[in-house]
Amino acid sequence: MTNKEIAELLRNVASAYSIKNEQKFYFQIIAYQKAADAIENSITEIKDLNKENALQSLPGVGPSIKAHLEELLKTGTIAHFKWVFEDIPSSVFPLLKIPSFGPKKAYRLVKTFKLNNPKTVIKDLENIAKKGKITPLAGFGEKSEQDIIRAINEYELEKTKSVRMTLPFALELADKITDYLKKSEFAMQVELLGSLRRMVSTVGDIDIAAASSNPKGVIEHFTKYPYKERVIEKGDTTSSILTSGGHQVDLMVQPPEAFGSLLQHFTGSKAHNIHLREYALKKGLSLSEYGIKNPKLPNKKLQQYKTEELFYKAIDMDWVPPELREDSGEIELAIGHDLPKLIELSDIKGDLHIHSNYPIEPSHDLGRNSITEMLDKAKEFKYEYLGFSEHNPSISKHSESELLKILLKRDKMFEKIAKDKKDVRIIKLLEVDILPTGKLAISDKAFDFLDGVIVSVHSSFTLDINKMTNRIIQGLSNKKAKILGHPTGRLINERQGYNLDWNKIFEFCFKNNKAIEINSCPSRLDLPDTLVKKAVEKGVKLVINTDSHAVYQMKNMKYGVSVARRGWAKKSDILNTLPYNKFIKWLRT
DNA sequence: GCCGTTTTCGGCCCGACTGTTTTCAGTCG
Repeated sequence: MTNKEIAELLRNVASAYSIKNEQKFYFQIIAYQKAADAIENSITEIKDLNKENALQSLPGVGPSIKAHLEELLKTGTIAHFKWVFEDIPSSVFPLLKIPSFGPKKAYRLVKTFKLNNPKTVIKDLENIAKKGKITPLAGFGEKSEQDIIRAINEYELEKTKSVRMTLPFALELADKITDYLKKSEFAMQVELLGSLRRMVSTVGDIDIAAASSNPKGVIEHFTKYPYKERVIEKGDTTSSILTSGGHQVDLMVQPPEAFGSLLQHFTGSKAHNIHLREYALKKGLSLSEYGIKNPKLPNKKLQQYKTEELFYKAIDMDWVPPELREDSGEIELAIGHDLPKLIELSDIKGDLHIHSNYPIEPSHDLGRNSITEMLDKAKEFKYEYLGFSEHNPSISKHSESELLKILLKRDKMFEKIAKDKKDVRIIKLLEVDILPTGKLAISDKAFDFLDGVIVSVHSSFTLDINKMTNRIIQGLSNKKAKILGHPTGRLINERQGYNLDWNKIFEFCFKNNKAIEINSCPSRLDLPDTLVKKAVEKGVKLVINTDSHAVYQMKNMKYGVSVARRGWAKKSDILNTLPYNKFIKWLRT
């Protein structure tokens, strides 16, 4: 079973508990949901964690759920869950995937209309609603019947809960909407929050906060956004719309004197906020988007905060960079005033993964812009150096001597260009395939023309974990192989990464002075943030590259830097923050 | 069911909005 499937199973357990008796099982429900979140977000497969006896390293997995998971992996089923699910028709669960359907509503409808076929339950319910049979039920009405029909319709058309957006896509959409919001005469300040502000690799909803002394005015304007499918909700301080592209946008509005509290609340993450509020509660303080209350004081007066810094300060904490707000230790460090100083975009001194259009006759794709054009862009970014790392010339189409000739020719081209372009130093690299056997796709002689190589996997993605790990370690073992490119091979929303034993890889890189790439391409963001954090903890060095195949992609560096920040990386963890002399020294040793 | 710099027992974030009601249940973030 995949992590996603296991997470769904645990969420179904939580739903089953709330159908059975929400009061009685209140905290079990929360516990199962929390464990489901942790498992869904885990980069390591549950079966691999179990092999390492590390299931309880996941936050929210304690002795009981651990035992259940072990049973599941061993026998394929969990006896306790059979009891949990008894009396609950399995046709309840498909309905839970539809927005606005919770366990109570789904169960009630399934039971009332005896909808016992999980494969057809959604269609069956739609037909029942269309016949007007839901309106007469106690607690339902005509409006809720229409809402059910629409919710099913949107779900079937995949208008909602569809794939998560990549960062640039989400940013572009969010910018459109914030530009529109700023046109409201009542909006004094507009900010992007939620997962977009935390720079999570994919974004589900767009969250926006506005400061205004007339919240209703801003919300009125928001709900008139021209490119919307419909208004989902509209209240006094919050509102949600569905864009015509099927993406949900949530808006929250507070007066400027409480804007800091709102920024904090709406940036999340949920786990960060819950932990923060539990911590504050122990100090007798109650936190919300409105500010901070002390319920024990007789007047219970609410203290408001204009800025986030003041809000955190009020509970004796340092301001926490949004990228860290995932409840992975940042709260404890902020209390102890010991948060790391994270790397910033301006620390980057060069980009090492650049594909120019130089005709190197590669096995994979060539870049679209010339060496000169890419150097000009690098100068604009004030880089000291740029590493050209086209794919290796294809080995099936070239003999060794032909390959060497091609590299020699590129070398001469570099020299010629370098005479004119002195602002940015050229670093001579290649991106070389690690073949399934672990061998590199160029011969040792070719290395004489190179300062170093990035090695990457571009084929046979489905080798088992041991073979793949050994393949990569062997590929990295060559003296000139200094950087492991897009290390998990994942393509967001398209392809999972290959299975690797990260402990072994990190250990090898640390011992042998190899660096791992954080690839800034928005559909890769690879190494992923959670693995960056582990690499940093183990002292493994990283480089942040864009893997640009065109000049315009070179600006993607900011996404890679965000991944590094989400992985708690400091400037000293990232090698391409080094000045040229120090970097080239590392590369050549 | 999980968890611990007040705890291995006794806590567990805090709120908005909708539709159905006449004070609340359900869903969501």
